Parts: sequence; C-alpha cells; structure tokens
Amino acid sequence: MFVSTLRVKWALDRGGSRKGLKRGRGWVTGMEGKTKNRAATVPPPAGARPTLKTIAFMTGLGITTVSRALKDAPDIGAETKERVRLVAKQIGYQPNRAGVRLRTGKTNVISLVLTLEEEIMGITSPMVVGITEILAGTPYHLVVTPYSSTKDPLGPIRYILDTGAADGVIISRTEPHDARVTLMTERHLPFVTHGRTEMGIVHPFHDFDNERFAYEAVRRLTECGRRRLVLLEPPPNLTFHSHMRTGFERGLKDFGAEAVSFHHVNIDHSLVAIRDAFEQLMRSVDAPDGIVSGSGSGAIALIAAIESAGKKVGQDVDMVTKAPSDFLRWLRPEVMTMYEDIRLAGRELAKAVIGHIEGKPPETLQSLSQPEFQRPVSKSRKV
Amino acid sequence: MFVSTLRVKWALDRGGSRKGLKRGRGWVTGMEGKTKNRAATVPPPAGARPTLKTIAFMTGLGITTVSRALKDAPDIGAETKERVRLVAKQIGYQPNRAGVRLRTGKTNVISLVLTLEEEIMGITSPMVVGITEILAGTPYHLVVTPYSSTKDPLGPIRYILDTGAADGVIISRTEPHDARVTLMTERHLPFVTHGRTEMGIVHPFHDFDNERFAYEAVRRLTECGRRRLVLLEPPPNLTFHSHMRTGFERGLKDFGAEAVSFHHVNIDHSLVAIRDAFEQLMRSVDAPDGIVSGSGSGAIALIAAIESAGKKVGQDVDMVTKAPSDFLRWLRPEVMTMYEDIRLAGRELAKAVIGHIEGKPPETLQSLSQPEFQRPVSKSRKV
DNA sequence: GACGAAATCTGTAACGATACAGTAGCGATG
DNA sequence: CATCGCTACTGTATCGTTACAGATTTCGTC
Repeated sequence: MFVSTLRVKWALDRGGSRKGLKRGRGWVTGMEGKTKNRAATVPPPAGARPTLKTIAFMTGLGITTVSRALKDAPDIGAETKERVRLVAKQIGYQPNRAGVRLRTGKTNVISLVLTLEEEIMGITSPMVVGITEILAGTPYHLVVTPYSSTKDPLGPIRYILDTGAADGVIISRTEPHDARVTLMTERHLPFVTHGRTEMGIVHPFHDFDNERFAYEAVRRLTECGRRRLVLLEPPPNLTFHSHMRTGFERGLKDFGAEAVSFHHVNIDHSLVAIRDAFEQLMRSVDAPDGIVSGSGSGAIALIAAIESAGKKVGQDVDMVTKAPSDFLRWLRPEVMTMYEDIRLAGRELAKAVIGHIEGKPPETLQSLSQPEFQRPVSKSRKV
Repeated sequence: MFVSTLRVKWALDRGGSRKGLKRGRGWVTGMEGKTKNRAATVPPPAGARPTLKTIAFMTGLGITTVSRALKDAPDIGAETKERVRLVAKQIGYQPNRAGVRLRTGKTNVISLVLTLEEEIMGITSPMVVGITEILAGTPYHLVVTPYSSTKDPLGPIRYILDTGAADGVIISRTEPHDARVTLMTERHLPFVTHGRTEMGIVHPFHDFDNERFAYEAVRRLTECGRRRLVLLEPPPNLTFHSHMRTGFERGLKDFGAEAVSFHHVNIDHSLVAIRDAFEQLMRSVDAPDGIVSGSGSGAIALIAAIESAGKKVGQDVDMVTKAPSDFLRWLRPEVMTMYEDIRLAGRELAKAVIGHIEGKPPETLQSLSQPEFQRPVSKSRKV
C-alpha cells in the first residue's frame, strides 16, 4: 500500500502520464513477499547521501531496476529510465565509489607514477594540471604514486597490480627496454608512457619529438655560423637519449658541422656538476661554439659555465635549449628556446590512458608533439 | 576435519607450541554448524589476491577473529594474534580499500585541492613530492582535485563532503575569511591550510613567515644603502598579502626607508603586465632604488622591466625576492633571494592533516617556516 | 484459449571488511 | 554444583553496487 501510494503521488506531482503505472508489479500484490529486502519500502534516513535505495524508494522501483535504468540497459522501459534519471538528477545522486569498486573492481583511478627525484625543475606541476584538465570531465580521480628511483622502479607498478589500485597508469622516464611496460602489458593493466620504448610492444605513448628538436637546433646553430657543436644529453638509459643523439648527428651531417664530445655529464646530474664539467670544456682548446641543451635547467648550468669561462652567449657561442617554462626567454633572451608543452603532454597522456582503458587500439593512442622555436618576449609598447 | 588437519600442520610447520590448539573451538565439533558462512572451510581461489578469508582458511580461524587479530583487539589471544600476523605477512595481505571504505567510510585518501591557475611557476611540483614523502609511510593515497579558480572555490570542498571522497584535505591560496575553512570546520572534515586565516577558528596550517621575509628584505636593502623601496605584493584577497605588507612597513619604519607606491599589479598578474607596469615606474621620477618581490616569477618580470628602462640590478637598484627554486641564484646572482622550501611545506602539510584526522588538537598542528637568505651558488674550484 | 516470446521488472547473492551480539569453555564463588 | 564472569572466539548483518537468474505481464500465434 505504502509503495503504491507513493508511486501515484510521485507520478501526479510531476504531472506525468500514468500509463506506466498500469502494469507495474506490486501495485496490488506488493506487500506479500518478504519485506526484508524490499528496499523501496523503507524510507531512507534524512540527511544521508542518496543511494540507489533512495531512488528506488522515491520511484517505487526495485534497486536493481534503478541501477540498470541509470546504465541505460536495454531491458528497462524508456519512461522508467526517464523517471529514474530525473529523480537521480534532482537529488544529486552520485554512485558510491567504494560500492562500485568492491563489486566490479573498477577503481576509477588513474595513477601517475613519479620518481621523487625527477622534480628538479618542476616538470610535474604543469603535467598534473594537464592530466586533471582531462579527468575533470570523467569519473576518474588522479592519484599520485611516488617512488624513489634509487630503488626498484617496478615497486609502484607491482603495488598497483597487487592491490588493484588503479584502472590505468601513467609513467615517465621511459627506457628502450622498460620492464614496467613489459609487466603492465603482460598483466593487461592499461597504461601510457611519456616517451617511447623499443621492444616491439605497441602501446600508448605521448612523446616530444626530441630527434626533431636536436635536428632543428643544429640547423639553427649552423645558420648562426656555428660549426663546433656540443650536446647536453639525457641520461643514456632513457629512450629519448638516442632520439636526441640521432637528431643531433643527422643535423651535423646535413648542415655540415662537427661534434664536440661531452659525455661526462647529462641532464640528470646536478647543476653544479654540469657547470664544472662544462666550464672545463669551455676553457679547453676544444671549446665548442654552439650548444644544444636537452633540458631547461641544464641550460642554466651551461650558461653559468660559459660565463665563468669568461665567454658570452650570443657572442662567443650560441645556444639552443629545450624549455618547459619561459623564464629563460625572459632572463636570457640571447638563448634560443624550443618550448616543450608539458601541460599538453599531460592532456595527451590522460586521453591516451582513458582510451586504453576503454579498449581503443593502442596504435591509435600514440602522439608526438613537434618542437617549435619560441619568439622572444614581446617588448613593451606602453612606454 | 579438513580445518583441523590444517591447523595442526601449520602449528607443526612453524614449530610453535600447540598449547593454543587445545581449547580451540571446532577442533572436534567444527563441521556441525551451517557451513554456508564458514569461510575458513572453503579454500580460496588460487591466483587471487589474499583477503581475510584466505587468512581465516589458512589459520583455521573465523574471519572476524582474523580481522580483530590484525587490529590488535584486546579480546584476541596473544598467540593467535602472532599466528595471524605471521600468515598475513607471509602471504602479503593488504586490506581491500574498497571493503574498508564501504564498511567504515574511511577512505585513506588525502585530497590536495589546487587551482588550475596557481601553477604558473610550478609551485605544485615540489609540494606534491613533499606530501607524498610523508604519505609513503602511511596507508594514505594522495588525490589531486583541481578547480578553476574563476569558478566557485567551494566546489571541490562540497564534492568531497558530498561524496565522502577523502579523509582529509589540503588547501592553499588561503584567505583571511575563508569560506572553505568555515565549511570544513562546520562539517568536521579534517583539513590543513597552506597559509593562515583570521577568523578566530583554530585550525591546522603551515605557512611561510612572509612578514619576516619582507622585514628582513627591507633590512638588507637598507644595509645596501637603499631608501626608496617598492613591494611587489600578493593579491589583496590572500592572507599573506597583509602579512607581507606589515613586514614591509615595519621594516621601513625600523630601518628608515620610504615606500614607493606600486599597487596596480600583484604577483597573480601576467609577467607581461607586471613588466609593463614596473617599467613605467622605473622610468618615472618616482623610481625606487630597492625592490622586494613576493614571488620568484614576479621577480623575472621586474628584472626585465628594470633592464628595459635601461637600469641595472645591483647598481641602480637592489632587489630581494622570495624564490621557490634556485634558477635566479644561477642566472641573476646579483638578485638576493630568500628560499621558500615548498617541499618542506608539503611535508608539514601532510603531517598536519594526518594529525588532524587522528584527532590531535589543531593548535599543535600549526607551523611557520622561517625565511633565510641564500648564499650565492658556489664557484667552481676545479679549474 | 493455451503457449511461447518479448518486454520489463524483480530479489538474491556476492564483492571484503567490520560492528555487534552472541557462544563455548573454564575457573572462581557461594 | 549451579551460577557468574572472564577469555577467546564466532556468525550474522551491513555498507552500495552489480551479475544473475528468475518473475510477471502482454501480445502474437496456432
């Protein structure tokens, strides 16, 4: 009786047609079954957060029906779906994540796996922003899972696999033969890499075209008349090390310049280490006249080294660097920069993992972002 | 029978005393009850992740007992606890987060609420690192919850309250009268603010001592003989705006200098806007000879302005700036910097929210970090 | 007008954990 | 020796959701 009354009330209140009621079950016989689990017969507590039960009570439907209606299942009537959706929206229903996760295993979590150490120049920040920009329109949350790169990089991956902590993973510092990629592929955990691999596994990635960057950098330097070029490269274990080297060497060949060897340090070393090593080079007879820097922070150390050696950028040497932010453009306009849009990378990575989770083919989830030279900061016109 | 056998086997295997077994229930009568819910009688599936059920099966105990043993409940025997802990550790048991969350409401999540816009100079990055450093030793995960500051800052807070998405919240860009603080306090949601409020509500916070920063900056500038000082301040709605102003003005008074008015722009404005405004000032007859910059990125724009106006830092003007990273020290050693350790802030904030969640009194969860002048980058000694 | 199929709705069990209300055994008490 | 209280353990119900296996009604078919 109670249920039926309520159904009619609702139907009347919203002025809807009563057609749907005619064949409702329980309309007359409703109170006969065990009332134990008849959720819709028990009014929900007042201040509590709405659940399927709440909607079931309000609509007079069963919990299952409500669940299926919200999923747009084919065995639910069109009008019922409409009614359920309306009520759900009205009371601001949001599925309980714990309930869903427990039942289905779906976490609605994307995990961003970071080394605590890769934060030197704050690359993470815009990346997180980019990722969240995309996730904002989805049910996904972003969980940051750090690890100490001095330890096992597989640690966080294993944790996620063992505990089912995420539906998808974003990793960076990708290596040509990356054990994390192998593991996640084997275990069918959707992921995307920032950077590419060379294992013959087709997987989603986003990458900056470092080969092109180095190639264009060399072109530009030779256009400035520079012939003896040096490259501050990424650490050799990362994939983009070879990309950058390849571009650099192809550039040397195509534009007619020669390489000055400089392998003692790479962009992972401390600024002090880079400066000291490079200062030595700049003071030697082998000193280069053109520099390609694989990282913005590395460029800072190089500039310091050049100046310590009593030389000047834009005069004794020219320099092109990759830059994820634009303070160099402001402080050292004589340095030529190619902007690496990390925020964009974040967006692309997020889209790719979600695509992977949704089962899109990996080869459609790969993107490469093209470097472009930045123009100098515009001069003020006011004064 | 099965159960009992297993229990003995276990006890023998690890060479433990059998005392505890003598009075075990179910030792003889075990198979009599309804076996339906006797979890321990059903072997767990092979490859699956271990649950309480798994441990219950292996130890021959009930699920409840295992649960309570792992919680070190007082009504569980010491030897049983030991046994359970051992097995749990052996098989790498980790409680299912969804199960706990659904039953208890505890999410084990800390939410970092960010504006998408506050990322200009990548302050987030080291902060995330600091937070995760602390969370690594706890069951907490870090979820990043962004919002567009152009919209309702209460949005994410309401979301967390409505959906019970987190056990604790970290917010920044704190205002003197901050609606988020009021709301979370009312609703008893543990939180911590990066920055202080002025509402008479005692709550956990971590803050940089911006008053002291500005005061010491003025001291230093006057020591350099500067007398006409300007302050690039935070936006007026944030609490640390007044802190910094107060320190600045107290410094002017104590050290005998005068303020040059400069309120058109603040550190939230674009670099271009700051530069244009400041260039105008530098070209006017009112030009200051000492500058205090409330942000590192702001300082970049100020430097550009100074140079556009044909002047030179360390010569025509001196400058002190707050700096969250050290590229200024490298690129503009003539600028004096006070380091703001954002990573430390992250650590302090994380400790404070957790403390708040654990019920520690808020007044014990407040900290202020003291600014210190940085020494210049050490010169290379190698060459 | 019986029968099957289609359409639409339903209850039950389960995911893993915990709160709660027990129960069995045992020694002490009167 | 009945009873009480204590220790150490237990099963049941529940959190919110969904998979699954029915139910019930309607309608077309023979």
